[in-house]
Amino acid sequence: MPAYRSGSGDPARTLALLWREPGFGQSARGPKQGLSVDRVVDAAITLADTAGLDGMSMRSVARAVDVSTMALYTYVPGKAELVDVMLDAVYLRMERLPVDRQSWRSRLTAIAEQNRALFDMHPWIADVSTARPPLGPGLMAKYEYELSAFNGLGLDDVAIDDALTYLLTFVQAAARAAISTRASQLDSTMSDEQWWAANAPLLARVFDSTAYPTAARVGTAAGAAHGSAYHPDHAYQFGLARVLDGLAALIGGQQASAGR
Amino acid sequence: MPAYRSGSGDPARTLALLWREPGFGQSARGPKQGLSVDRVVDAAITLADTAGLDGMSMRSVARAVDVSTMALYTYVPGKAELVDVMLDAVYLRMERLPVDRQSWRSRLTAIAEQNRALFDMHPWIADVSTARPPLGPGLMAKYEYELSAFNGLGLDDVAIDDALTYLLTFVQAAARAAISTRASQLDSTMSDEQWWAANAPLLARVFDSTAYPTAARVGTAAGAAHGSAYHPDHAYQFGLARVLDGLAALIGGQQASAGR
DNA sequence: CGGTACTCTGTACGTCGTACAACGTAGGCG
DNA sequence: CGCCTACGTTGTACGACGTACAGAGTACCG
Repeated sequence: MPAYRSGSGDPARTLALLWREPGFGQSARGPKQGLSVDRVVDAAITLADTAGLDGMSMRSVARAVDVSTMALYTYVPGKAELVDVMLDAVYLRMERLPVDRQSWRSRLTAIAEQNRALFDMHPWIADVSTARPPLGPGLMAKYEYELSAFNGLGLDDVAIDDALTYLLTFVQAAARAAISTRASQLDSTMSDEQWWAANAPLLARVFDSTAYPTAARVGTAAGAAHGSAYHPDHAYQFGLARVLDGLAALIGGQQASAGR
Repeated sequence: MPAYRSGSGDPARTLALLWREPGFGQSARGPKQGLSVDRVVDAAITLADTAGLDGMSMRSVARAVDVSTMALYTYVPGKAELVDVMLDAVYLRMERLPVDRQSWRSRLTAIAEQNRALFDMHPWIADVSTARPPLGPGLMAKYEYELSAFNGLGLDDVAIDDALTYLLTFVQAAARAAISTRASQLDSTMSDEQWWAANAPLLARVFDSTAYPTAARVGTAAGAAHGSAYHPDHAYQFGLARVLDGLAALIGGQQASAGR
C-alpha cells in the first residue's frame, strides 16, 4: 500500500494538469496525442470504482483506453498525479443543490449525505489522503458550495472551516468503516454474520466472560441489536446526530452544551 | 495497497494464534522452532512503527529476526494474520489507568487521549481495517476497559457501544489526518508551508477568487489562523470538544440538544 | 526537404506476498 | 539402537506492481 497521497509531484505541473492548462500536453511538433487527459481519467475512475485504487493499475488503465502502459505517462506524470486529477474530477461532478431556505441542520445533513453518496459511488476516495488536496476546479467548487451551508450561523471564518472539516472528517470515517465492512464480505466468501458465527464457539473456549463481564454483556447486546457486530448505516446515523448536536453547542452558544 | 484487513484467514487458526493456543506451532517431531510468535510479532511491530505496514515486508521482518523469509510462514499463516496479532499485541500493552472518580467528560477525554497516543506510537494501526477485529486478549481488555468509562451515565448497552464506537472512530479519523500530514512532509522534501507557498502564486493565475468568494475568504482565514491549511492538533482538539458536546446531548437528555 | 521534437512501444529492474520443492534434523517406534 | 517420518528451514520461482529507458515512427518548422 503506497498510501495514496495527493500533491506529491511538482506543484506547477500538477496544477497545470488539474486546470487543464495548455502547454504541457500538446505541442506543434510530432504526432498528435491519440487520447486526452479526460479520457484517461474517466477510464481510471471507472476502474477504480469497481476495483479500488490497487485494482486500478497503470497497466489496466492503459488496457482500458487501448494504448501501451507507458503511453499514459505522456498524459499524467505518474499514478499519484492521476489520482489527484481523478479526485478533482469527481468533486467537480458532485451534485450541488441549492441550500438556502432550510434549517442549518438539514443543510448540513444534505452536505453530509452528498459526501456519503460520493464515497458510495467512488469508494477509492476514502483511501486518498487529502493532506495536500488537489487544488483544482472541483475542489474549489465543492469547498465554496459546502461553506455556503454555514452562512448566517454567527460563526467566524475560522470556525466555519473547522466545522466543515469536522463534518467531512466524520463522513469520511463512517464511509471508510462501511467500505471496509463491505470489502470483508466480498473477498472472504464469508458474510459478516457467518464470520462471527464461526468465531463465537471458538472464542467461547478461550475467552473467560467472567473476567470481562461488561465486554461480554455489551458486545452481546450490540451484536443482537444490529444483527452483526457492526452496522455501518446505524453508525452513520448515530454519528451524524452526534456531530450535529456537537455543532449545535458551538452554534447555539452556551445553553446547548449542558451536561458538561 | 492491499488494504490491510483483519480477520482474513481461517477463523480457528487466527483465534488460536491470537490466544497463543498450543497445537499449531510446535509438535514433537522434527527440529524445534528457533523463534516464537512473540519474537516475530515484536520485530514486525518495531519495523511497522518506523516504516509503516508497507515498509514492513515479510522479507524485512525475516531479516530482523535473522531467518529466511519463508521461515516466518511456520509462525504465522501470512501477512494479514501477522498484522492481526500485531494489532492485538499493541492493544494488550495499552496503558489502562483507573477511570473511576472523574467526570464523564474527563473519563472519555482520557480514553481518547490513550487511543491518540496509540496511533502516535503505531501509526500503521490507522491503516488496518477493524471490520473484523482481532478477537484476542488485547482487544478484549481494551474493550472492557473503555466500556467502563461509560458506567453510570444512564445509557443502555447498545447506546454505550454506539457511543464508544463513535468516540474511537473520531480519534482514528483525526489520527489518520495527522499521520498523512506528517507523511506528506517526510517524503516530499517540502514542508506543508513550502508546498502551499509554492502553490499560491500558481493558483492565483488559474483561480478566479471572485467566482468563489467564500472559499477564498475562509480558506485564507483558516490558513492564516493555523499557520498552514491544516493543523492536526487543532482539528483534534476542536473535534473532541464537538464529540463530547454531541454525547452530552445524548447523556444529558433533550435539553442539551437545543438549536435543533 | 531535412531536422527535430514529440508520441508511443517494448523491455527491464527492483519491489512485493507467497507457492513449492528440496534439504536437514530429531523424536517415536520397531 | 537405528530407521522412518514429520516438521523446520531454505532457495527459487511466479505474477503482480510503478516506472526508467531506449528505440521506432510521425509530422511540423525552418
